[in-house]
Amino acid sequence: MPELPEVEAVCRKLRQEALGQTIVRARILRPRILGTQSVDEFERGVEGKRIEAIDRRAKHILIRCSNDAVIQVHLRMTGNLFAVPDVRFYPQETRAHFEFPEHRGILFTDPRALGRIQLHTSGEIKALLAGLGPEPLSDSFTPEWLLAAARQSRQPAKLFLMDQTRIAGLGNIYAAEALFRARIHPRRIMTRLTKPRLAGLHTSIVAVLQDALQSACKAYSSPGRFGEAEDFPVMVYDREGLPCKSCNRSIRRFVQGGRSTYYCPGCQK
DNA sequence: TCGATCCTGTAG
DNA sequence: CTACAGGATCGA
Repeated sequence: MPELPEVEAVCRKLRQEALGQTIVRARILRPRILGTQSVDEFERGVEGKRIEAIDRRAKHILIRCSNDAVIQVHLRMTGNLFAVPDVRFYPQETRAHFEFPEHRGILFTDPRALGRIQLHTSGEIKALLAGLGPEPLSDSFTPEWLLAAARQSRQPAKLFLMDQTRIAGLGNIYAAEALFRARIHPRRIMTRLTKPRLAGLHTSIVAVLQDALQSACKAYSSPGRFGEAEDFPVMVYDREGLPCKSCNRSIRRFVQGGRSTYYCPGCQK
């Protein structure tokens, strides 16, 4: 699921249910999600901690606990993190769970198990995330900043947008959608974009993420289904061969940095 | 800058 | 069966 808007929605939901709770037990069901950290150490390190804050940085979820313990969660492609009334009943794709009193708690589910959970101190987290670019929905992301960054990058626009050290939190879908709104071809080299085009790109990035955040939050709070930004108006992503909603030309797909890129040959030159 | 890799599920 | 998946990292 996760790009910035979905991860942000997960965090907001989680805050309502988990803030102030004490983790009485933690269980890692798939050791690999910890990377090199040991299951015993992780579980012992988390047990008894109280959840004091839940932050997001790029696509990382940071569960800040008492005693300077921070649980860092990355959902990667198919991960999800959510509160449940009873952690004893969990679906088979569950990779970890955190139990509060009365059996309430949090599940980490991830069918592909590509997601990661790590336990760190706040200082370690700071160092680990130091290389990330600015948050695109924060004040630090300005048109001037984008201009400066673009002038020193020969990356194609799509790869630039997905580069977490440039801008934090965009992924394959919203990078493509932002470029469509800005009418920029995904292969365009950043240094070759004019100042007004970059101003437009800045606006498009913010608009796409805000729209997506809206629908992600809506999808998340609505009873029943959980997760997808279903009412987000996708213009190009996964629409190869379908007519552009704006100019009617056929949407194209090609591979860029090992990922599918979709664009409209009519709207994006 | 490409390709392989980590995993599992689903669509064709 | 193969291709591909909203991510990130590693080595050639």
